[in-house]
Amino acid sequence: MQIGELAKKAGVSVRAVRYYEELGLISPESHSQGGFRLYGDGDLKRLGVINFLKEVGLSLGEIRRILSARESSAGSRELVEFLFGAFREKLGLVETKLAALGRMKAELVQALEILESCKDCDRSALLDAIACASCTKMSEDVPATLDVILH
Amino acid sequence: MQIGELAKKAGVSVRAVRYYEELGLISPESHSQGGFRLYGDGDLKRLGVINFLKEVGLSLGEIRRILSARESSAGSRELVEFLFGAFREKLGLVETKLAALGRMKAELVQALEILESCKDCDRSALLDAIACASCTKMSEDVPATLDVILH
DNA sequence: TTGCTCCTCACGTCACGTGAGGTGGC
DNA sequence: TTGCTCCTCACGTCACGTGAGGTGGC
Repeated sequence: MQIGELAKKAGVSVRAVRYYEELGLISPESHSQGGFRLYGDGDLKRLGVINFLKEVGLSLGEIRRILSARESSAGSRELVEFLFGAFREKLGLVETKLAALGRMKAELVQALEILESCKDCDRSALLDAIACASCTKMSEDVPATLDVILH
Repeated sequence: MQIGELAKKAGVSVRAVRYYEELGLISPESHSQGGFRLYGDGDLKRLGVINFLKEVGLSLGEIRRILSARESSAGSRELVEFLFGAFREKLGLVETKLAALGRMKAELVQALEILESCKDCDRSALLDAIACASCTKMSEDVPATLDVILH
């Protein structure tokens, strides 16, 4: 298949595929006589791996090292060790991120409630920021964010 | 306080603070006669807001628009509307991200289990990638990622 | 005077996006 | 022949990082 089809199936841009080739992450199986890049299903899988590792938080440089490690003569023992370390580290990051996103969700929900109450405020104008500050519905635990933005 | 103290308290780099100033997100309360930037507690709060909105996923350009909206003559009604829209959209993104991270965590945990079993493999060498493919502990639901990386 | 912090350029980085100008392939 | 896809430069973007070379302030 040509680069467009590959990119579409993998959910990345054509430019991204060519960029990955520049960095040595992937390369076409062959070329048409006109110079078009031609790929196979293995390349599609490889792009899937790249996407996954990117989501995990690895840089393209790290990904290249992982992908080339299995092709080099470097023992797969070290590869397993490396992946184990990398994955465990990223698991920690994911868990931290999950907690942070959970807090952020709570903050957003609370912020939305406050904004909702601002909308219903008696004063239909609600033009003066200070007016909002005196909204009766405004509780003490207003997220600092809204506090700073609105006042 | 000087820029270094501000940056440290806000958990960002000195360069970032100066960059935010370039973009019009923040500016020092005053300057020393030697040209040093001097900040107050309000600026620290403002940096906190910038950090929060960045985490929410807003670009620095969007953040500037939000922060300048409250200073311009634009009605706070529109500001509230804008924030409401922005926050609701980001809430959706956060929920999507939470789900994705949850799946990623599961994948990572599974990948780590498989790697662990690879470590314990009889063959202490484990050099040949194909050897790993024949590990008895390797189940069918091996994440495609490891499958591609290891084989 | 010695250190530490600050200052302003200004180029580098990462992961691409976005044309410009031209050609392949059905 | 017309469109669509592809090609290679090569500069732009975003959010800073990282020196270079110099000065403020306790």
